Amino acid sequence: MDDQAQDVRVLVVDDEPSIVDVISMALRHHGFGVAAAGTGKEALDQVRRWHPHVMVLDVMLPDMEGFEVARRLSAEHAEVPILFLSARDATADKVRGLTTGGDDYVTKPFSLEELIARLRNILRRTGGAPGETSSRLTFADLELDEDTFEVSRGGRSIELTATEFRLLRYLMLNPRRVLTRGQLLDHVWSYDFGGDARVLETYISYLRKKVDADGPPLLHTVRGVGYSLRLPKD
Amino acid sequence: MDDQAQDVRVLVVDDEPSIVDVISMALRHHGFGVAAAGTGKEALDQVRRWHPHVMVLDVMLPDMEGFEVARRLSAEHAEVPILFLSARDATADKVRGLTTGGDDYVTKPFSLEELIARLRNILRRTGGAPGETSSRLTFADLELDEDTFEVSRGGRSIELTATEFRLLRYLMLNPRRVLTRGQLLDHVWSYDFGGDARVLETYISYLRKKVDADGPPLLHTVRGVGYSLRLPKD
DNA sequence: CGAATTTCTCAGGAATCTCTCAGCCGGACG
DNA sequence: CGTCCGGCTGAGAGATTCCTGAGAAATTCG
Repeated sequence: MDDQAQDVRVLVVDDEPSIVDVISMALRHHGFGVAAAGTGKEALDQVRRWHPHVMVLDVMLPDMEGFEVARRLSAEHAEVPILFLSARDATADKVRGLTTGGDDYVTKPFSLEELIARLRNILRRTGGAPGETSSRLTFADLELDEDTFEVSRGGRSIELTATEFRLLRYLMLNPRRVLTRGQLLDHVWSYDFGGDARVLETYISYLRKKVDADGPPLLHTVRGVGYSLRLPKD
Repeated sequence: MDDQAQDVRVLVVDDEPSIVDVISMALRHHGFGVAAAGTGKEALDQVRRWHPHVMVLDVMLPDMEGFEVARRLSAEHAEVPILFLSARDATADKVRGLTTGGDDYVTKPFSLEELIARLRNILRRTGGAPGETSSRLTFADLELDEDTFEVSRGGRSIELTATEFRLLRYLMLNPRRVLTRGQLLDHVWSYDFGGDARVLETYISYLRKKVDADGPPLLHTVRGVGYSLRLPKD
């Protein structure tokens, strides 16, 4: 659990309970304080009562558009940075146009790691998060920057694709810990990923070729369980 | 001899053998387990292999500064609290600035009582009595980490397969208690396991070879009933 | 739209683990 | 003291898990 997330309040707004559940669970697990709302009206009430530091807001709500929620909050000077959730279609462009200031958006379906990473970015930018604000992860001589998407080992730059990056980031957020196949699939792939779980092995293989090409191997298989990022035990 | 020091591993690092000797002797006399290193490189190797609970580290080493050792360990997330030894001069201030978290320092020349008192402080602060809030199970000098799946006895790492790990974990969750064959089969194997119950004996045998290889046996047979994890009588 | 890149599926083969089996050992008990 | 019985352990077959290359499908970007 991240210490830096302690006492940060996040309001999750979506009319689909399953989405709210999966996001809330993940955020709680990362140490955020979470509340939920299913409609625009509820969301406005919650903001007024609870003063969240940041909001995860679906663009499509039963009673009003997400933008309308944002507009009304702005009108009453209750500035809450917002991470919009939008379907992957034309509205994506719309969102892009409408997000200003500290806001950001992700398109459904998204991976939980993606969502949390963007949430962190927002908090970092708006200074909403108390404590640490670095965007760089390091383990041994491996470095990963969440802002610039740069990855390097021992100073030499490494080019990763988006999925490779998410996978490595999740591993670096949990150094030494053994992450199960299920955890990796849930966090790195979209929450509704239903395909062949062997993708994971393929991507581990890709990462190994790029990250463990030289230097001692950092990506280790724990047979029957999952994978872990750690130094070799000689 | 202090009981609380039992099974606590201290790594002493200094390039002057006489200093190492006098400290090691004192610590052993107080019941600590002690290993020594004379260079920064040796120290790093020892930490990786032996996983000490705390380190006594001279600031001036032939190959690198003590801080460099600390920095590298931090980079690989091998968090070991450190008691720095420094000469009584300007470096004292430097040390004060650089010690963070659970670390502390004493200036040479120091009294052994002083050193041991500060060592105790560190252990108390860091919950050095192994395993307070963590995912680690310990019994005697045996340690098992449920997050990293690492197992070690007396600091030496042990490699277990998935089934061996589950079996040992269940035993360590119920130390000293005699667990029946039925309980073990139900908890470690799938509840509907229908095969030959003699698998259990096979796996106990595997575990004994790995866990009880050296050191007094911890895995005991209770004839006609089951098995228990305990120290040998007498 | 077409090309390049990325993501995912699939299958062969290697490595390792799990479980069975059989012979042996050593304590329990008459 | 001899026999019986539960437990120990080495060997090995079968099953599982994992790795990797190749290519199909999807996505991105010009």
